Amino acid sequence: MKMEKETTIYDIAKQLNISPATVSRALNDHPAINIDTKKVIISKAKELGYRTNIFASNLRRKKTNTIGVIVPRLNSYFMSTVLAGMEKVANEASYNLIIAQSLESVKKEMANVKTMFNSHVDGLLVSLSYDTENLDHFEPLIKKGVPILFFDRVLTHKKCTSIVIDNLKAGYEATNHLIAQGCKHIMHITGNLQRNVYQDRLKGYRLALAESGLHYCEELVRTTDFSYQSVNEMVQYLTSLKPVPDAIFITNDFYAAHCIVALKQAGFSIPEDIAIVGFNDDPIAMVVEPNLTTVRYHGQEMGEVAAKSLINHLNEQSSIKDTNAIILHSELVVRASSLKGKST
Amino acid sequence: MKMEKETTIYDIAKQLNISPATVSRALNDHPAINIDTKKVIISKAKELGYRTNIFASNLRRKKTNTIGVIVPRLNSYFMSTVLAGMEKVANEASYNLIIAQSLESVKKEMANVKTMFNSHVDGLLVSLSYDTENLDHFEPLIKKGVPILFFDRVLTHKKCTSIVIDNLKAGYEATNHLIAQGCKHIMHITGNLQRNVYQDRLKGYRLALAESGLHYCEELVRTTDFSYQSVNEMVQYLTSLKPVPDAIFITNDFYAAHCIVALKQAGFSIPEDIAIVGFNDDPIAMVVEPNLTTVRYHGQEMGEVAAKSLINHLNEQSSIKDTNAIILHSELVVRASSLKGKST
DNA sequence: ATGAAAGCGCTAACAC
DNA sequence: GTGTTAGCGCTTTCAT
Repeated sequence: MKMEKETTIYDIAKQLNISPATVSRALNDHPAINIDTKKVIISKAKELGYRTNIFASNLRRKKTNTIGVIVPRLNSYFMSTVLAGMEKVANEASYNLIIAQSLESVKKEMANVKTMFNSHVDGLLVSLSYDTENLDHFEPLIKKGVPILFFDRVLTHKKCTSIVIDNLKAGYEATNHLIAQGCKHIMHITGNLQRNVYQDRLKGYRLALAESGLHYCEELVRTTDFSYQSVNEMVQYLTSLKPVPDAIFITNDFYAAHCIVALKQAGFSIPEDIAIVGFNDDPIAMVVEPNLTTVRYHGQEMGEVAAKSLINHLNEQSSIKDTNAIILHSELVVRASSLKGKST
Repeated sequence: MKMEKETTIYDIAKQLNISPATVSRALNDHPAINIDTKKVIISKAKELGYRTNIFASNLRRKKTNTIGVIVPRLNSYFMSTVLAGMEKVANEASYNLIIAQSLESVKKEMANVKTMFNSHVDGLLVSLSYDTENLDHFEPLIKKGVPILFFDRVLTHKKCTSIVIDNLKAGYEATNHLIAQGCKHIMHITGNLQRNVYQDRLKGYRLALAESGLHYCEELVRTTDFSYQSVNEMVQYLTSLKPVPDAIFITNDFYAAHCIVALKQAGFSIPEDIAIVGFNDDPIAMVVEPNLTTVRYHGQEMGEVAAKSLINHLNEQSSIKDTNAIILHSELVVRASSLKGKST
C-alpha cells in the first residue's frame, strides 16, 4: 500500500523557508508570533496533512496530557454517565482519557494501575473494585507524585481526594422512608461492607432504625455480589425469615428489579406485602413493575467534578492536596415500589 | 512535595557500569544478552523504581501499541461486554486501548477521530454513531495507512473490514417467529435506516413477510432514536392504527421493555393482544414482564474477534486487507413476550 | 518576531 | 555479548 510519509515541522519549515522553532510556536499559539506567518504555517500544515507527534512532544515536555480512569465496570447507566462527564471536561481541557475496567477484581485493578503507571498518566481517577482491600498498589504512582482521585467507591488515603455522595444520609433517608410507610421489619441487601458506599449506607440504615426505636437485627442484613444468579437464593432466604420482612432496602437497582420479579413470582405483592427501595436510579427502575423507588445521584456531575478537580490540580489552578473529600448531592426518588397505600 | 526523579536507563547503566544499550536490551528481552547481566539489570531497575518512558520508545520505534475505540455509547450491556472482550485481547498482546464515545453524534465522532489521529493510534475499532452518513472523516487515518475495523454498526469501505452479525437473518427469524405465532399485523420499530444494522433487519422483516404472503405496509414501520421520551408517542401511534398490530418487532431491548410497560398501561395484554420481540438480549429482557423474546449475540466475542483481527494485522501475522467482512453468530431467544398460548 | 542548538529517553545499526 | 553513536520530532532557552 502506498502511504504518505509523516510530515514533521521540519518539512513545513523547509517549504516555507523558516525555522522549525517558528513552526512549533505557530502551531502552539505562542503569543510572540506574527499573525501572518502563523496563518501561512497553519495552512501549510493542513495542506501537508501534518499532525503533531505527541510522543516527541510528551518526551520533551514531560507531560502526557493523559488521565487514566479505572472503573469496576462500564456496563451501568451510572458509570457511563460518569465517563461522559469526565470525557466532556477532559476534552475541553485537551486531556485524553485512558479507560480501563477492573471487572470488580483487585487483580485486574492492579494490572490496570501498572498499565497506567507505564503510560505515564498525569493523573488517575479511580472507582475501586468490589474486593480491593487497600491502596498499596497505588503507592508507586503516589510516590512519583501522580495525583489520584477516588470517586464513588473510595478508600481514604492521606494524599488522595475522594468524591462521593453522602451515603450515610442516603441510606438513612431510604430507610426512613420505608419506616414512614409503616414498615417494621426492614431488610437490607447490600455489597461488600469494605466498600465505603455500602458501609455508609448500612450506617444510615442503622441510624434510621435506631431513631425510630426499631430493633437492628443481623439476620436482616445480607451482602451479595449482586450477581443475577444469587437472586433466587436471596429471595428464598428472606421468605424463610420469621416474620417475613415487610420492606427491603437494596443498594443496587438491577438487583432490586430482579428481586421484585422473583418476589412476585413467589406470590408476594409489591409494595403491599414487601416494599422495595433501590439505589442509583438506573433506567431499569422505570421498567420494572411496580416502578422502583430509588436514590438518585447525578453520574455526569460526579464525572465532571472529578475530572475538573484533577485537571485544575494538574494545571496548578487549584490544589486538591488539602481537600480530603468532596460530597455531591443525592435524593430519594419515590415511586410505586415503596408506597403502601395509606388510605386503604 | 518531595517526589522521586524519574529513573532512566542511563541511571541504571551508570550504577552498574555498563552501557545504556545493554540495559535497554535486557529490559526488552533481547535474545543476545547474558542471563546474569540481565538479572542484575532487572533487579536494579526494580530497586530504582524504573519505568520505561514509552514516549521515548514510541518516538524511536514509530509505533504506539495503542488501539483507538470509538463507540456510540458505553452504557449498554452489549457495548460493555464488547469492550471487555477487546480489553482482554489487547492486554494479552500488550496493546493499550483509548476508548471514546460519540454519544450518537457525528460531530462528536469526528472530534474523536481527530483525537485518535493525533494520538497516533496504531489502529482503530469503530462502531458508528446514529447519524453518521459517510466515512469521510476517517480518510486522514486511512491515507496514513492506519487500519480501521468497523464492528456492529458499519459502513462498507473498500479498505476497511467489518465485523457484524447477519442482521438480515436475525430480522428474518424474529419476524418469522412472530408469524409462526399467528400474528398477521406485525409492526417494526427500528433505528436510522442508514445504519446497516437497522437496514438489514428491515430487509429480513420484509423477506419474512413476503415469504408468508403477508402484505408489507409502510405505516407499520417506524424509526426512532430509542429515546425514552418517545415511547408514549409511539404507543399512541400504534394503538391508533386500524387494525392495531398484533405484534411488534423492536430492534432495541430497552425500548421494547418500555413499550411493554406503556402498552400494558394502555390496557393491552402482552403477548395475547400484542406479541413483542426485541433485540440484543440485554439483562432488562429478564426483568420486564413478560420476559422479552430477543435476538442474542455475543458482545464479548465480537470484541475479541475485532481486537484480535486488528492486532494480527498490525503484527503482520495475518492481513485483514482482503477480508471484507466477518460474520458472527446470533440466535433468537424465545421468552414469554412473544408466545401466544396456542393451546387455548 | 524569529533562529540556532541542545536535549528529552530510548532503540538499533554498526562495530568490536 | 556488549559498547558507541546517531537520531526519532519536538520544545525551549538563549541569542539576535
